[in-house]
Amino acid sequence: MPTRKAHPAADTPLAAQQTPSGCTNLKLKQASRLVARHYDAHVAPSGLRHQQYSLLSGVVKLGPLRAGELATALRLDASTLTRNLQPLIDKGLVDVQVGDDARSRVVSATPAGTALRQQAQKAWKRAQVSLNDKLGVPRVAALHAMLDVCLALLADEGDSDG
Amino acid sequence: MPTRKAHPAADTPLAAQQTPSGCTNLKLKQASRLVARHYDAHVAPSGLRHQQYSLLSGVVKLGPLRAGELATALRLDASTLTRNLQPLIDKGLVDVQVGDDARSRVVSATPAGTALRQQAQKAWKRAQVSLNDKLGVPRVAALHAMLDVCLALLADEGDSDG
DNA sequence: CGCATAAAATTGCATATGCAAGTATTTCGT
DNA sequence: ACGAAATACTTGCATATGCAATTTTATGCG
Repeated sequence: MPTRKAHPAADTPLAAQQTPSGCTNLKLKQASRLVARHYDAHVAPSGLRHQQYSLLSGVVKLGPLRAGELATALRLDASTLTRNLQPLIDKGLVDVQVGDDARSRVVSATPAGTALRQQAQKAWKRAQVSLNDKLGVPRVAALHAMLDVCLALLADEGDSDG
Repeated sequence: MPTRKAHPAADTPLAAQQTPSGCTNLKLKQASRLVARHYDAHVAPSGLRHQQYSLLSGVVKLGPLRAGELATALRLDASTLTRNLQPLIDKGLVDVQVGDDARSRVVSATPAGTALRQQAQKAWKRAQVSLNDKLGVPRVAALHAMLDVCLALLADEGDSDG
């Protein structure tokens, strides 16, 4: 028997009892692909791809910080982050330096990076508004809320032990 | 006056006033990555990755069909499908043949493919149940419903232009 | 029939993604 | 201080993803 820690359907009103049909993973991936293409169509003119824009934004917003922290914040594998940073470094948008601890790396945005991000942000905004329009603001709001909760609940995927 | 726009405070029912904050793309990608890892952890023993399982399932379920149709059904770019099939072909799980129209390719599952899919499906089921447990069945059901609607609404992403 | 066009898939190119293993450093125990 | 263990990234390997350009066939037109 599973230890029902994440308060499943214990005290749920009978209304929502049905076992979900279909594959959550498949639905998420499909939606993610579609939405990513939508954003790419808007952000491309800035020379960035959707993931690059996300990453650059993360670096700008979270300020200079260690690679590991950034990876955790963005829920990316550390090795993925290492490589995803490369295109941004090549374009001169971010800058990676050795930190106090010589093992660590500190990531920060260059002036050019901050500037381009501000530019690209306008394109992002148009993409988001356009998506809101296609899906309807209430639905997008609900989706965001749902995803935020899911992200929080899944945060400790491997930590349970110990 | 524009018929309806995604503008707050205009004449929207007060309930759903908030403009969604944050980036839908980012949230979806993060959730997708997390969930994908979760499924991979369960499905890996079968020798398949989550996407391979999805693809194999699609081929098994949708029967022999043309590559283009499969790509559309799975919302994958045709070129991506071509390449994603390769690992499954290498493993002898699917089979691609020339169709009536010599330009087209017909994809079908081999007996080994059908068999492995049935095996892997058990692992998938455990992954899904485990996820249901982590997130709560009602939430997963709601998420599915939401994603289904979004997928439907985004289906015609590039067709709109006149 | 012979060519221009359309349709279906594949290839080139660039990036994204993560697990396992490897490298460089720091910290801890004695 | 010395070596074992823990940390913080990086690399090797395999796959995933999509746009643009190509290749291969099929169709339409004169």
